[in-house]
Amino acid sequence: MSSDISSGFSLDDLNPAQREAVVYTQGPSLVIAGAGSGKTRVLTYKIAYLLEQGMAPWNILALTFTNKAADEMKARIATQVGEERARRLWMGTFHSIFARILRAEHEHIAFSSNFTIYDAADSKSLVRTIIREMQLDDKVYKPGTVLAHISAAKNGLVTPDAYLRDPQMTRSDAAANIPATGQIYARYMQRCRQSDAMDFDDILLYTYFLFAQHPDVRQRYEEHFDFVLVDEYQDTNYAQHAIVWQLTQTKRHVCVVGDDAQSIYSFRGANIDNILTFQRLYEGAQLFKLEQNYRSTQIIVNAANSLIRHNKGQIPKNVFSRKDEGQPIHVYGFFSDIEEAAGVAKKVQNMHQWDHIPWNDIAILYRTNAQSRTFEEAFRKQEIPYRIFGGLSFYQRKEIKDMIAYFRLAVNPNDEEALKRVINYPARGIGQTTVQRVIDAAQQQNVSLWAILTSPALATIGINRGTQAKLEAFTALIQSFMEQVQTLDAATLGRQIARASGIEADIMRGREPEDLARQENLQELMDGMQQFVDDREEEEGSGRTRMTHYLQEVSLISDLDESDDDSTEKVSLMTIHSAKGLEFRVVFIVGMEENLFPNQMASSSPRELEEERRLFYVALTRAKEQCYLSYAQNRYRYGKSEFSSPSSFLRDIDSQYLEQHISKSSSSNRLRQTSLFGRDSSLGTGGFGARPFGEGQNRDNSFTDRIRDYNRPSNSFAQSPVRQQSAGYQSATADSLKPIQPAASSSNVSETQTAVGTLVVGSHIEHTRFGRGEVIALAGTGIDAKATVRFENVGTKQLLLRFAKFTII
DNA sequence: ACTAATAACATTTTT
DNA sequence: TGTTATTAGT
Repeated sequence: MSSDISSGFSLDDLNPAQREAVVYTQGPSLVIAGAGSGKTRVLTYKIAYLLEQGMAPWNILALTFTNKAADEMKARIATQVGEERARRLWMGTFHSIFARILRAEHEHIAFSSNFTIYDAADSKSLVRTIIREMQLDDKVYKPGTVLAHISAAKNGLVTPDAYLRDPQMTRSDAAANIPATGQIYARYMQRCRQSDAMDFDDILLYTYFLFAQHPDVRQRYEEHFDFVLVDEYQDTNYAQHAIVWQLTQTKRHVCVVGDDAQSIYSFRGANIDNILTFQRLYEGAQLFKLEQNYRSTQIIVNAANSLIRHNKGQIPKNVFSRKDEGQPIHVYGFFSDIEEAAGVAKKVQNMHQWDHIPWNDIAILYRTNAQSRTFEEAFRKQEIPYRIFGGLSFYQRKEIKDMIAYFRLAVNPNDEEALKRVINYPARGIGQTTVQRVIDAAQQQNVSLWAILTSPALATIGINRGTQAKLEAFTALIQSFMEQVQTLDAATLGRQIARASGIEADIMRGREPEDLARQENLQELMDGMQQFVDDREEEEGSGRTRMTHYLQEVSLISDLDESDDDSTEKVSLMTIHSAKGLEFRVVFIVGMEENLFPNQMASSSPRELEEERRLFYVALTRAKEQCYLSYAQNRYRYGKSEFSSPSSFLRDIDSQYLEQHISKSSSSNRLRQTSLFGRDSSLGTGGFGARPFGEGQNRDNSFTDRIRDYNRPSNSFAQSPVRQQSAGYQSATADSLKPIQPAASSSNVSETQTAVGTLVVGSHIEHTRFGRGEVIALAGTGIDAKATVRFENVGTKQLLLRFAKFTII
C-alpha cells in the first residue's frame, strides 16, 4: 500500500467509494474491501475524519488482529493528525485491548491484575498434564485435538458448564470416543485460574462475560467508546463479534471492514458468517464496497477473480484494476522440488541482475513451512540474500522461554507452567518425582504449586530433607526476584535474573556454534528489554518500565511484529498465511501441487477446499506486477520422494491469463511433459504421477535456460551484491557487524532539510541520547519529517526530526 | 536424576 | 527428514 507522505489529511485522496465509506458516520456500516482496494486507507482516513469532526481520540476504539496492523495504522494516522492525538487512540489488537480492560477490571473476574497469559505451548502442556492426571489415554485424547475443542468452545462463548450440559456436545464427543472432553475443559479452566493465568481465548471469553455479568461495567465502556472500528472482520470469531456488539448496541457507531474472499483463518475459529450476520444484527447498516484494486495488474486481478468464482456464497463484488494489463501469470513445471527451488532462485537472480528488481520486491510464498528448506538451500547456493518469516519465532526458542518463565514467576509465582519449566533448570537436583508430589498436593488442596512450596506443610508431603532444602533455595530465589520487581526496571531485573538463576552461566559455558546462537539470543533478549525500558522512559515519562509491563507487552506479540532493523534488502520467504496484508512487485507461488496446495487435509471437505482456494486468492493478489506459479512432479516428503501432480487450482484460473512453460530437465521425460501441460489440455490427468523416476536427474538450470528467452542472456556465475550469512534465523539483532548498505536500490533519493544541514539516507548522525547511527530511511516532509536511524548501540529508532536532538557527522 | 536411544509424528496459526 | 516425547539404561 502506498504510504501517505503528505501531512494533514484530505478526502480528495480518496475515490468516491472510499470517500463515502469514510464520511458515513451516522450509523453502523460494513465495508467490503476487495484485495488491494485501499481498506487500510479507508480505516485510517475514517479515524482521521472522526478526529477532524471533533471526536476525542480516547473515545475511538479501533481493533485489529495483529500488532503490526495496529502499529502501521497508528503511524499513518499520526502523519495525518499528529503523533499526540494518534497516541491517545484506543487502537490495538483485540487481545491487547481486552487484556488491558481485564487487568483494569480484574476484581470483577477474580484474577489479579498481573495475571499471566499462557501461550499455545503452555496451554498444550497443561492439557497434557490434565489428561494424564485423569488417567486418560493420550493416544485417544490427543492434547492438540482436545485443546482445539476447548478453543472452539471458548470462541463460541461456551463455558465448561454449558459444554457439559449441552447434549449436542456431549453426544458428538461420545460419538468421537472422547466423552471426557468437557471434564478436561472444566479442569483446564480451573487450573488456569489457580495459576492466575489465561490463555489467548480466555481473554475474549472473560471479556464477554465481564460485560454480560456486569452491566454497569459494560455500560461504562459502551458509553466511553463513541466509535468502534474493526479491521479484517472476516477473521473475527463469534466471541469477538459478540463483544463488538456488547460495546456498540446502543450508539451503533460501528464500522467493520473486511473481505470474505480473504478469510483464511477459519481453522482458528474465524467465521465468515459474522460479516453476513452483521447486516442482520445492525438493522439498516450501510454497505460499502471497494472494488477498485490499486495494487495489481489487470491480468492478476482478473485471474484472481476467475479463481474465486469457483467458490460458492461469495458476497457479490466486481474487483477490477485500471493499471496496466501486465504480463500473464507464468506457470512452470519442474521435475523435482530441488529443481523447482534452483529454478526459482535462478530466475530471482536474473530478475535482480537484469531487470534491477530489488530483492525486497520479491517474495516466495508456500503453503507449508517445511517447503522453505529447499529454497533456503538454493538461495544460499546462489548467494541470494533472503529472509524467512515465521517458523520458530524468537520467543519460542528454548533459552528465551526459560528466561521468560523466570520473569513470569517474578511477577506471578502461581504460574504453574512457568514454575514447572524452570524449577529444575538450570539443574538443581529437583526431579520429576518431587515435582509430581508438589502437584498432587496442590491438586488435593486446590491451590497453586507455589502455595504448596511456600507452605509450612511442605514437609508433610513425603519429600526428604535434602530435596526440601533445594526447594527452599528455589523459592527464596524466586522471592528475591519478586521483591526486585518492585524496585528495578525490566532490563535491570532481566540481567539480574540471568545471573542469579544460573542461566547465564549455563549458556555461556558452551563454545559450539549452536551455543553461540543461544548466547546471541540471550543478548538479543536483553537488548530488547533495554530498548523497551528506554522507549517507555522517553514516551511516557516515568513508570511502566517494570517487568510487569514488559511481560504484558511481550506475551501478546510475535516477532513478526518486530520492525526489521536490518535494512539489508532481502527476498522474502514465507507461508501464504503470513503474507496476508503484504504486497510485492514479484511473487512466486511455489509447490502448486495436488495434496500440497490444496493441502491434503483440506481435500475431504468442500468448506475447507474453499478456504484453500481463498488462500490461493490471497497469494495471487499479493503480486503487483508479476506472478509465477510452479510445481514439481517429485517432492521429498517425510524423507522420501513422492510423485505429485499439478494442483487442480491451476485449472481454476482462466487459462487466458496463464502462460505455461515447460522445464526441460530430466531429458528422458521431456516429450511426455510437453504434451501434458498444453495450454488447454486438462492438467494433471494421467502421465505425471506414473512417470518412472528419471535416471541421472540433472540439476542443470533448466528453468533459466527457458527463462532466458524472456529476459536477457544471463551470466550464470553472477554474484549477488549482498552477501547473506547462513542465517537460519532471521533475527533482528542490533548486530553492528552487518554490512552497511547505502540505499543503492532506491531510485528516489530523498533528502530532508534540518536545522543543522541536509539529511540524506546514509547520513551519519550523533544523537544526544542514542549516540551514533546511520540514517536508513526518511519519510514525511516539513513538520512531519521522520528519519529511521540505525544506532550503533541501541538498535533502530524512528526520529521525528522536529523533536530530535542530534548533529550530522 | 540425568543421559542416550528410540518411537511416533508430521497444515496453515494474526493473539 | 527432522523434531519431539517417551522410555530405557546408567
